[in-house]
Amino acid sequence: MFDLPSEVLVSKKNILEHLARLIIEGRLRTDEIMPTEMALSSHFGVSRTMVRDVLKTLESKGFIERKTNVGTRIRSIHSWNLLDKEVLDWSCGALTQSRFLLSLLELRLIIEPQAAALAAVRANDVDLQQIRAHYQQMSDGLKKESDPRAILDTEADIAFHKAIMKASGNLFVSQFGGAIRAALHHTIYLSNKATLDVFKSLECHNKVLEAIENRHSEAAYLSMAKVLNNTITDLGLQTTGLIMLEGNAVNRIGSFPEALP
Amino acid sequence: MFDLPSEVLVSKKNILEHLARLIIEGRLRTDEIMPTEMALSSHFGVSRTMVRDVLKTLESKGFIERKTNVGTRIRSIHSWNLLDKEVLDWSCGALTQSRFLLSLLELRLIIEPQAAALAAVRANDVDLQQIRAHYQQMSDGLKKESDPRAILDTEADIAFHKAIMKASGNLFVSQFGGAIRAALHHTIYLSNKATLDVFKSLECHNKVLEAIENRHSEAAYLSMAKVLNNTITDLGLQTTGLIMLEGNAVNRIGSFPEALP
DNA sequence: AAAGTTAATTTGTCATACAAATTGACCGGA
DNA sequence: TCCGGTCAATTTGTATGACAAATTAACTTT
Repeated sequence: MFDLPSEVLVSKKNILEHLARLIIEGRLRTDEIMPTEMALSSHFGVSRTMVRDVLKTLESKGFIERKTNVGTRIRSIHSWNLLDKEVLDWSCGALTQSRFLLSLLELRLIIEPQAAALAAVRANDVDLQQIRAHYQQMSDGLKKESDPRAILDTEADIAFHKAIMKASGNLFVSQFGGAIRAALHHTIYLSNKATLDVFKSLECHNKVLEAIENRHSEAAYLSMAKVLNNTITDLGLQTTGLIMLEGNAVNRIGSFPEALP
Repeated sequence: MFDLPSEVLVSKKNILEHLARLIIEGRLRTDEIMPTEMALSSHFGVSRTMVRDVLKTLESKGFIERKTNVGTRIRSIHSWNLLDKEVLDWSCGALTQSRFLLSLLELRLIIEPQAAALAAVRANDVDLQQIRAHYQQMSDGLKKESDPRAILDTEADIAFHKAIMKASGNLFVSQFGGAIRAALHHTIYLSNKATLDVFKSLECHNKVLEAIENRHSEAAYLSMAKVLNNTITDLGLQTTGLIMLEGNAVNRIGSFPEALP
């Protein structure tokens, strides 16, 4: 069970990733006790120092808890640092399960429209310049391709959203860059099947940009919400329960699968 | 500069906290290079192993970056894991600076009303039971004290808010428990000067509870926003730029100090 | 049966040595 | 003068072996 796939070489990064996946995929279950450091050391053929280093990283991600003479115990998902960039990367398998991805998109729907609204009020000239530059990059990448099945420049897209969060002037809001990156990458990954209308998407991004430049925070809020809702519907998903400003309408109550364990 | 205060004993925890504070308080500035592991080791009189352990923790918090033959470089505040529980604890000094606290309260204002709205839709019986239990604990603690200057049971308050976030059924929303704890503790800390009306606060909490129990998500959203706005105004602060549902009104644009560096 | 004692196990810390990577100085030549 | 490469020094990264500290579990004594 702890064996590394034979094709990967034994290195710190690989061991870390391997153990992380075992936990994320549930092959190591909550409250289970992992082998001792010595056992892992000899199993992987590396020093105990390195094993401890890996375990310390897993600990910092909230995956495990260590106690003298007890061992390293797997912690429940509620303790995991889900917003950590690496954790999200390792969770890509789980992200294909729509409930996980939906939770992530829901978080974006909570944060980003507000971030856009704040940016409309607080962005300084440099912020505006950067947001526009990233939009331009998205737009340019799309014009070159005459292919109707063209796709948006993911990195530019991510940078656009991150720049807005930065322009919100709220230090804590900026912490979600990693979440956005993961969500977008897996949206792209899944959008092979989905029929993403990239030109509509680009137009929505443009509206966000203009709203922020015009210091119109409500419009910024609304258009950002539209951008995200487009993504959600394009993936065939549906969010319910959030209170969103839509004109004066409200996104109402609906059914939802019950919470994860 | 790296000297520990003479009264504290040399231990891993103390060294970690000491270095963290040096960074947070800006005594170690961005891009500055810290002493080598060897130097720190001999300075504190501990082994290099322990120093490396501490540095690894600081690295996981986003405080530093390590490179071979370059040393450990201090990273900018934008890389810090501000939502980490310990990071927030260490930042208590900075929290008294109102801009930092305001950012934190602003984040709560973004997340928690939506969490309450979601909880109204998705909470199961166990969730409801726990939320009510924590409210009860807050209420009981207040009844015993006939002192008009009574204060709310902080732990119960925190537990109440965390329970709601858990009931939101969104894994990512639950990640903000640490943020709430820090914000509340420092609100309490500052509220010696502020004139907190605890009975009004309790009543607002009650409205949140009832709204969730009655599955009324808009009411849950609005009353949670009220709870937080009370705190903000009690502290003599003011938020601007967020788009909040207030009946049908909107919290409009206003001035705000420009973003942190 | 209960309380205290001892032994075993596991993580935590220490000391030392060497490996790997990066920098910067030095040197040679066009 | 500038460019390129080589080499040495520095700093973090990994390995090894030993012991400390803490906690559990078994055992002994009352």
